[in-house]
Amino acid sequence: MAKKGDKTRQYILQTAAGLFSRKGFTAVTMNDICEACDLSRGGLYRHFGSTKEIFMEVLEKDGNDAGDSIDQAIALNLSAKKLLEGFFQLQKSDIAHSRNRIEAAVYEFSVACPDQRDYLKKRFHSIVKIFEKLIAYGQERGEFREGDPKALAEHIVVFLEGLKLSSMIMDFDEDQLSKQFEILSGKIIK
Amino acid sequence: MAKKGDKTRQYILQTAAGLFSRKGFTAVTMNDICEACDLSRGGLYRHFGSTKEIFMEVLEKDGNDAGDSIDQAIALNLSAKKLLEGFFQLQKSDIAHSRNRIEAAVYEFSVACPDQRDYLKKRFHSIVKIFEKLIAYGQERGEFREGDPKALAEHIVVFLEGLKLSSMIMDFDEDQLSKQFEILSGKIIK
Amino acid sequence: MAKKGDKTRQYILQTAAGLFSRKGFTAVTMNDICEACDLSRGGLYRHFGSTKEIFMEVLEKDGNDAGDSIDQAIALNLSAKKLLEGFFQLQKSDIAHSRNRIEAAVYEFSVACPDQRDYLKKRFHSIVKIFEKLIAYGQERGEFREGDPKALAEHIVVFLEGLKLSSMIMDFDEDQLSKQFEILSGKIIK
Amino acid sequence: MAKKGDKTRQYILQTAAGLFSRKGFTAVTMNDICEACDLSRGGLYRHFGSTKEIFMEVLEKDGNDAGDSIDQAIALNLSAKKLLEGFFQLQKSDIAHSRNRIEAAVYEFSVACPDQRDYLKKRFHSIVKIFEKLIAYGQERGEFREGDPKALAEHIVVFLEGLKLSSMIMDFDEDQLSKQFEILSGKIIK
DNA sequence: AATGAATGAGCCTTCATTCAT
DNA sequence: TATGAATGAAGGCTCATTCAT
Repeated sequence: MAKKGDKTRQYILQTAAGLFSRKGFTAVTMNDICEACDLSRGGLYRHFGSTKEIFMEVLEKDGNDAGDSIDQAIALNLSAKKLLEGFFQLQKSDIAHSRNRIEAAVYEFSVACPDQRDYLKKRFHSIVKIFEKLIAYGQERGEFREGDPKALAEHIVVFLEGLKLSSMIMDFDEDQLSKQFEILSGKIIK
Repeated sequence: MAKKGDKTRQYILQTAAGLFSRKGFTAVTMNDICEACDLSRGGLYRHFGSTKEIFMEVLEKDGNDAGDSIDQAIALNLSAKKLLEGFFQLQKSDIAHSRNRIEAAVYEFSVACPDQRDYLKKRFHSIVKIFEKLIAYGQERGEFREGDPKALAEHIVVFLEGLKLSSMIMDFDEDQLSKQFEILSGKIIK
Repeated sequence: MAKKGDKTRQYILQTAAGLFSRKGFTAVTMNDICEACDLSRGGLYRHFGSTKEIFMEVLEKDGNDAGDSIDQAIALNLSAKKLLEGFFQLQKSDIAHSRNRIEAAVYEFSVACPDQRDYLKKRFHSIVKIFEKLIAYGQERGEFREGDPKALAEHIVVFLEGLKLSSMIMDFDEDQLSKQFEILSGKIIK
Repeated sequence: MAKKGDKTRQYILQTAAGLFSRKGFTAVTMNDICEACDLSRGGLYRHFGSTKEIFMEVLEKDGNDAGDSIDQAIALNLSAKKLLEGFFQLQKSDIAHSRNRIEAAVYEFSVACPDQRDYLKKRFHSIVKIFEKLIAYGQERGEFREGDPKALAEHIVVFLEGLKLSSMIMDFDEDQLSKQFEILSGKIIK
């Protein structure tokens, strides 16, 4: 039985996620979130004590989405190549349409709340782990080039991070993005 | 003929650069800079009107350093491979020692001051241009693999951006960094 | 016939009394009382509308305890000297063990709610009255020195007030307290 | 050379002292002080960071006044009796005219800022010390009754504390106050 | 050029209080 | 009766910015 407070909570998280994506971490104030949610100050504080708290829950929610699909695909013995290409396609689309732009906020957050860096580190690791698994799987199937799976996974994650952030400034067009993903794929897929 | 005001100005820029690297853009206040420079509010305002102004000059200074050396190297007909590897070595060292960490601040700045995004775009372009020139030069000399020089240059810049930012969270060790640069080099150098 | 609401009411008063003793009047919020009583906001407001209301009831309860015993003692023709010394003994014990420290809160309350000063005045008077009766009784029995009973009663009350308050800062030891009560007794008991 | 800031500082302390006397410690906000001083928030914060800070400086100033005169009087071999009676006269006047009513605030402060209790303890001790010296002096001159000077000094201080606080509620008239001081004197002066 | 006093706006946070359930 | 969500006001604090000196 979902109570009313729970709905408000989810609504706040969702609305705040949008704000963080657009304005980064530091620039978003509790006030901004109040207004965006059409909630009074006290009402917001009923649920969250700080932007830091909200941001961390947003990250949490955000992180829980990926990963599972890879496991499923491996279980179904699907093509690693198609899997990776499909994922890149999604990323390309996100970047081209300025979706999921919370990455920059993460770096701000890491500077603003150094005490939470361990959490971010863990988050980074878990994302790398997912790619590592995929790459090992692709190498087993003979679809991917040889190479240290962990290093390659890190390479992908680091590059995507860079691409997401650069795109905040650069407005890459479809063609540019495609070329970038081609170069990246070239290092992995045979 | 350097006046006293100019010396103060340079001192402010240098001190502020350190602050931005450590605390990001938004978190640095005029007050912080005053204290770090041991200057009164009025004294600082005589030279700069806002953190935005200071940040942009810091970027300006930062950007003017590279580029020239490439031109010189090309003029001297030096090895493109050695040049690129030397540059990567420098970057690796910077990252390993947490130097020049102003990248995250740049993204904050791009969100905080959207009116200056054109400037950042130009800055990005000019950095890409430098690598483009180097890659074309390396391809001419037969040291580098074939491929669209602009896309490859962008790839390098984007990846470096990602690596600098990720390293804020991840504390990569020497070995990890070396592997990453190897993978990157693999697509460029024969 | 005690209803359930009455029990809650008494529990709130008792818990709040402890809070006021420890934190003073102003610093105690309805929230504090809610938490201390493990009650929701709405639940508390059903019983009391403000800390002021609660505080006044606490005072009321606190004041109703003394007095009666004096009347009884006089009726039984007991020794006034023993009565006074016994009372002082109790006070000394309270002070030494930091019990009943609501005095400071009373002064805060008198400033915070000037409209209730009449009530406090009446309370003070009624306490004085008790001592006045005791002193007159002791003088009649020839156990106490001569002197204006009202002034002597006020002296006792004022001094005790001072001692309770000073002890909040001073941590008097048993010996110090004994000496103080001796000096006080010296002016009353023969 | 007294700068402008210094004058403001003194003005704030003086104005705040009045507020604390009238409203106690907790009830006085930085806002109140701003308004009373006709100063902006930022302007006040330029000089003091909290009401706690201001209150402590007020106490400091307040405490520095007494004491010296006693030493001088002793040096001049004046009458201890006259000295004490003169002091009591002053206190009586202060109380009758509701002057120097910062005592209640002190107890609030001791509850609100337990970390500063040591300071208050020291303050109490130093006041006791002054009376101790005076009493010993009076006993030497044969003007005062025998008795432990320290205990008698504490008795005076404790009683005065009680009288000042009680008078906040009771509005003692001249006659009542005189009687109280007579009783107190009776324990000390022959 | 430089100082530091002062302003006013804005954010953070907490509280008393109300209200639908 | 009791719960807990929500409001709005108020206080604490900091900041960019201006200004007299």
